[in-house]
Amino acid sequence: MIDFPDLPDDAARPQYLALRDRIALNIEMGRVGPGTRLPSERQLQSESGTARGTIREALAQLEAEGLIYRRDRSGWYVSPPAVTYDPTRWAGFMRYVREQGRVPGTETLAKHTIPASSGLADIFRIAPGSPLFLIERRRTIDGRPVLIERITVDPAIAPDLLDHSLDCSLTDILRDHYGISAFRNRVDMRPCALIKDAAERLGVKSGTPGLKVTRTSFDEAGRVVEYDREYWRHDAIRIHVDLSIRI
Amino acid sequence: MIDFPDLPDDAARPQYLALRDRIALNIEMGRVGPGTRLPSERQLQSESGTARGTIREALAQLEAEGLIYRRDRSGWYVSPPAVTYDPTRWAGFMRYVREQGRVPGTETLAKHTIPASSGLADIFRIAPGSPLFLIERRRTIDGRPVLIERITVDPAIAPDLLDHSLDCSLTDILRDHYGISAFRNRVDMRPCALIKDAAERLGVKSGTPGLKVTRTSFDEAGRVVEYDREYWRHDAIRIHVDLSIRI
DNA sequence: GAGTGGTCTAGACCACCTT
DNA sequence: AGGTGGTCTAGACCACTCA
Repeated sequence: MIDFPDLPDDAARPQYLALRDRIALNIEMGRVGPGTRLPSERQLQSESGTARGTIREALAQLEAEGLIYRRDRSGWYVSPPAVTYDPTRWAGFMRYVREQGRVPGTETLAKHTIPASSGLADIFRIAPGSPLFLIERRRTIDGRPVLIERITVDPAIAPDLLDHSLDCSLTDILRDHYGISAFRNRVDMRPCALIKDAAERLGVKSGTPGLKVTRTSFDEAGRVVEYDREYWRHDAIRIHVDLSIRI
Repeated sequence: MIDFPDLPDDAARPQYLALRDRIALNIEMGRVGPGTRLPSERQLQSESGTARGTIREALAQLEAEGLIYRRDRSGWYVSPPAVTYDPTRWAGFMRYVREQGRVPGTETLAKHTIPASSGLADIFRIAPGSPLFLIERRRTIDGRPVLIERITVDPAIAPDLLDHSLDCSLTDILRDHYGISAFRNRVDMRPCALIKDAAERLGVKSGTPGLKVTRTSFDEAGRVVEYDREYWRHDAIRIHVDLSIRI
């Protein structure tokens, strides 16, 4: 399994970083592939002779780097590669994940009709308290949950939307059943921590670093078609944008 | 003595998350502003009666969320707001930070001429071993270091570049002295951990979450003008992109 | 039921920042 | 010089997963 080569160790270097390096090396050299389980913390403890807290510090480090991830009370695993998301392309999740040779999945966790909060009312330019559809979904890549999203749609634009099966591309449903497609997209991304609901539903420990992506889609008339807040595992996504000066 | 039975929810909630909530509340309610120092760990320890490890777990959580940050062996501080970076706009760091009412700063840490590695040679489409300029800079907002960058430039395009003072906008130098400006930009972003050099130079603990931004600028002829790797503090940046269908 | 990670305690010593 | 966070130890019990 994991091999512990002797590295030129600086006496000044904390033990947990030395351990990190040893494990990282095993992963980077391809000795252990994505999905492989690491030895248990107590096993590493007895192999390396350090306290469990120190082991956990090293593992947390590798997790922050995206090299490994944990499955609650199951173990630590080598991370699969991230998918690339390009906000300038208009492909939905299902499509761009598939294009990258991975298997996308979608689960609808909940769908409600809610009264618009003042914030949402502002975004949709409707009166506060007006009804809005709220859809919560979990999306997976190769079976591993990678993001939780909360989509808000104005019922005035897509009546009876909640009657459709939402376990597939919402973009497709809006286009095929309602003739709606996005003309303008506003995307906001920022590093965050996954906490509370999002952490629980992704099966990660609260406080795991993540990426919050907020998308607002407008149609040609400037109406908000879809307002989407996505909470990504930080190790599952990378963003790529290619831009030329507009002629 | 009145005993309050633990509600199921409270019982399930770890102490460190409860402490997190108390501190977070103070920050969100604006009782403590950006830059304020929190009480020391040992002070929090005696106030709350929990072990120091538990206190540190709560603080690490808040750090991951970007609400607080640490200054090595000095203390924990409330984070200032993040700046917004828009890759579709062509403004340099100095400009967009200033536009957001903050004070940008740049320090040149090192400048070298290096032989192109095979990776860099590929990017610049030059022979491996050809000379390249490598510039390392640290950039600050309101005096706080927020990113480290490693810029690579082909000397063939900008001879004697290293003789200029690089403590300002490189974009400006390239335009004003060499008549070079970017025509196409390729931007890649992904969550990462700040380790080794980058962590040290930003003064953060190794393993702090960060954002790696890679920018490749091309001129009209398709030549690579600038290849830039930026390592950001995760709590200092957010990305905003606004896109319309190209007509 | 055995093993896993999750949480927590109560210490200790160190390097470094601050004054 | 005193206080701070950084690192580390050696335990403990729990909730949960997995076979």
